[in-house]
Amino acid sequence: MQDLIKTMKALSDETRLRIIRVLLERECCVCEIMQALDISQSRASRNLRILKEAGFLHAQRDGVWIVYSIGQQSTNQFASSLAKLIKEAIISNDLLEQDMDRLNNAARVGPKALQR
Amino acid sequence: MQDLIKTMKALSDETRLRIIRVLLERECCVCEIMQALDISQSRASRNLRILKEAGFLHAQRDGVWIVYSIGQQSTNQFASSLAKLIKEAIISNDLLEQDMDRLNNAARVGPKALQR
DNA sequence: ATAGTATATGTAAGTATGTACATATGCTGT
DNA sequence: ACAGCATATGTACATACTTACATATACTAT
Repeated sequence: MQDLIKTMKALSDETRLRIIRVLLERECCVCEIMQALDISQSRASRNLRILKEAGFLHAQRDGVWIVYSIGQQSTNQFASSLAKLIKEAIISNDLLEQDMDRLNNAARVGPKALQR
Repeated sequence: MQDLIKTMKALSDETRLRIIRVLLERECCVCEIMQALDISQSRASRNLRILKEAGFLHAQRDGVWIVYSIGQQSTNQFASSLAKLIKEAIISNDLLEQDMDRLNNAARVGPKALQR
């Protein structure tokens, strides 16, 4: 019961739905999520954690970066069915379009380099 | 986007998941929900409202009572797909078993009569 | 080993959410 | 029309969420 609630809560937030939309496009490291959504590093990190603990995301280190992806192995059954539903239910809007634009210009450049 | 968030939030609460579980068993008026979950009248009413506004429930007057039901007409497409997923994802536990027991003993008796 | 960087997290503040109590609303049935 | 009851809602309060800022952690690459 509590697991189910945790799963639904994970999808009850705009920031996290935006992250899911972006990750449906392609896998990203934390700094790419920061750039795509134009949000702070701690905000990106915390929300990725929540989605991961709910079983939606998979995290894998690649050199200096930790790459998050969706819908691969390691996601639980319910979460993956839910992810499919969400994919169809998310209607594109201005905010999501902007996220996609910024995602296209995003690169694996960390917060340190970005602040210059 | 906001509609989607509202829908997910509606399912992010234990009381409301219990209500859904009960209504999957049979339709109920507010006072029967009160009895099944052993909760206050205002709590039952408010949570039913949230589920209804999210598109999960249908309300219909029957004499003095307002009967809530799930999965009939008037629920939106996404909500009904989601309701099916939830039905499979809800694992029975002590709390839900108690709800079912109380539901079996519940009758269409309003708060006024119950408090005696 | 160490310096440097990406990512995670402690803390505090603002905001939203859930509930109880009391009261209002609206329908029914006479 | 009115009395009575089921249901809805205003208000206040306690709890939980989300975020920014600052700092800690952990891994890499030399």
